[in-house]
Order: sequence, then C-alpha cells, then structure tokens
Amino acid sequence: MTRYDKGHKLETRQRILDVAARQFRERGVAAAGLAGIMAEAGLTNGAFYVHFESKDDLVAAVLGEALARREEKLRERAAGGDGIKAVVADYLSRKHRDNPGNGCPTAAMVADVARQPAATREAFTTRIAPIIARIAAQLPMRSEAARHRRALAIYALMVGTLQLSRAVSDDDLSDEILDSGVAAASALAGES
Amino acid sequence: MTRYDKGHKLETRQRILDVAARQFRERGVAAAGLAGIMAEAGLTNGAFYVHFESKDDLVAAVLGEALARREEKLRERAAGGDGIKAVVADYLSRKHRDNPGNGCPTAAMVADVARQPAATREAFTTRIAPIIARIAAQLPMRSEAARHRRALAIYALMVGTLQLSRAVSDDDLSDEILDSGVAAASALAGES
DNA sequence: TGTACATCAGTGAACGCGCGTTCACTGATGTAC
DNA sequence: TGTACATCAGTGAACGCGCGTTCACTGATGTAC
Repeated sequence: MTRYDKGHKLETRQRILDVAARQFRERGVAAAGLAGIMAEAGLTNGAFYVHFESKDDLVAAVLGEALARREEKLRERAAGGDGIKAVVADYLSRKHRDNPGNGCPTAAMVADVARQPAATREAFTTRIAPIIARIAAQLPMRSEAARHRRALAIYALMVGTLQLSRAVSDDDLSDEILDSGVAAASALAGES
Repeated sequence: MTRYDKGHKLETRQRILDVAARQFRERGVAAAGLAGIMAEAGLTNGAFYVHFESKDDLVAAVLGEALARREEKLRERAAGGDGIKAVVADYLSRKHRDNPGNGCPTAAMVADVARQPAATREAFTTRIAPIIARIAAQLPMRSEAARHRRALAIYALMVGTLQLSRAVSDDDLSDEILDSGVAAASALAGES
C-alpha cells in the first residue's frame, strides 16, 4: 500500500463514504451492511474501523457529506440563474425518482434519521438548514420569516412527493404524483 | 389451547398484525425482527408461519390493514362534519409526531415500501387510493381531476412534513415545520 | 356414554447466514544514525 | 549508502448475536362409531 501518499487515507475514506451513501439510499440504512460496503470499496472488513468509529458514525458522516453536496449544487444553480421552478422540476423529475442511489438523501433516509442517535439527527438538522435557506432566498414573500416558513413547506412537499412517487406500483399514478407536486410547489412559491 | 373457539386463529393473527404494525412504524421494517414481534404477541417463533407465508407477506398485510384503518377514520370524520383543515391539524399535530407507533403508516414506511417486492407496493397503491379520494372530496376545485391532483400534493405535503418534523433534533424547528405544513396545506386546499 | 382417531394452533430447538465489531498480524513506507 | 526501527493503512479470521425459516413434536379439541 502506498501509505504515505499525501491524502491517500482521505481518498480511501471518501471511497467508503461514496459507496455507503449510495447503498444507504438504495437499500436503507439498516439493510446495508458494512461488509458489503467495504467489499464494494475494494477493502476488507477490518479496515472500516481505521476510518470510522462505528456504523452510526458512518451514517452521520454520510448524511453530512451528501447533504453538503446537495447544498453546493443548489448554490451553483442559484449562481447560474436557475430559479425555484427549475430546482423543483429537477427534483421531481423521472430521472431523480428512478435513481435514488445518487439522489436526495433526505427523501431516501429521513425516516431512518428519525430513528438514529442524537448526534446523527443533529448533523442532519445542521445540514438541512442551509438548503432551506437557499429555497427561501428564491421566494417572493416580503418578510424573511414568511419565506423561511414557506421554504420548509416546499421542501417537505418535494420530499414527500418524491417518496410517494417511488413507492406506488402504478407508473401512471407515479407520474401524476410528480406532476401534482410540481404544480403545488409552484402555487406555494407564488406571492400569498 | 382453545383451538376451535370460533375466530381464535383470526384473533391471534390480528394480535400479530397489531404488534408488527407498531414495531414496523417505530423501528422500521428491516430493524423489526419476527422473533421480537412474536414474543410481544405472546407466541413463539414457529407459530408465525401458521399465519403468514413470510416476512414480506406480513409487511404487505400490515400495510393493507393499517391503511384501511386510516381510511375508515377519515370516513368517520367526514361523516361527523370534519373538514380538511381539522384532518390536517390532527395529522400535523405534536401528538401524531411523537407517536409514530400508531400513526400514519405511509409517513413511517413509505421509503421501506419503495424497496419492497411488487406485491407489497401494489397493496400500498391500492390502499392509498381511497385515502387520496377522501381528501379530494373535501376540496373546492370544480373538476374532479383538479381535486385529485391537489389531493395528491396535499397528502405528499402532510407525509413529508411529518417525517421532517420527526427527523430534526431541534424542538422549536420541529414545531415550526409542523406549523408551516398546516399553513401550506391550507393554502393548497383553497380555490386556485 | 366411551373409546379411537384426526385436526391443527402453537412449541421450541435447530438450520445457515450475515450482522457489527475486535484483534493479532502484514508489509510498504519514512526516519534515525 | 546501508541498516535498524517506528509507523500505520489494510488484512482476514474470529467473536457473539439475531436474523428468517424449517420441522418434528405436543396436546386440547372435534368427529366417528
């Protein structure tokens, strides 16, 4: 192993994080095992504890990382001139629905988060705040409090809509759910 | 055992269903084990297969039952004159947030459902249809299609809001999320 | 009314398996002299 | 330049445990004669 390569350990850690982030979102936190994650990262069981203290620690790290990436994406899109409608259209797209593995961690894991230890729930809470703030910044309401409140609801609507569209077995209904979410988000994003 | 008591087997089955429904909602489907469920129902491991074919079968049965009960409740409330606002206020209440074990199965299990076999997802799809229809019936839009579309969005908003409020670690933020959901649902339930 | 047999919900031990975690060890590298 | 030692990311076997599922068996009941 090229141990002293500068950053080698960090790269390995990142590889584990990336694999875990995908498996947690696809299979759920409880159903994704450490042995499977490590194997897919090209490592054996024992190496896990060189990088993380426990599975709970990994879950918290994955949530923090994945949410930070989502927020960064939102920042870039806002800088590029994309408004709330483009963001919603992307979030409630067929592509996002059909690819949970690299999609929104909140939609895939929020119920798991509610059952995690306090540290993980705190990491989640900290990381969604800037995402909510990015949505709020796109809204037309005059008071900041009103924008914040409405942003929370739009985020919850997006998360719930994506999850429902993934759960139903009827393709037409699933599409219909996405469309209804887009229309409702648009209504909520208007002046009120 | 008083075997031939009429309905004894059905009562036992119901007891297993009730325990499983609570554990699945509290711990998640993957984390709730059959041995624990059977023990809490006052039975041993082996008796499980007298009542269900497999854990997947139990999951489908629990979803069907629990959603049917929710729909029945909605029917009773509509008959009693409760409108959409009362239903939303109840759904997005602190009490519901703090008691997932006997709360909405969709909010607790929707991400698990998306990962279940086709039969379970079909059971889910079939059972949420009348719930959506009950919400739609309370809406003021003129066309049935418009009411249906809006009902889907309101349901998704309620589900997403409840989940978010359960996941965050900050009590004030959690309350704020519930309030924002109530306000947004009210906005979506108006004429548009 | 009394005996022999069939039914079947439930028991409880066992199956193979994967889980999260631990730990003695490896071996490539860097540092000291 | 060459040797001795320290470092530490990663190996791979093992730990105890709980998982979903199977199965030979129990024992209270109902039915047949």
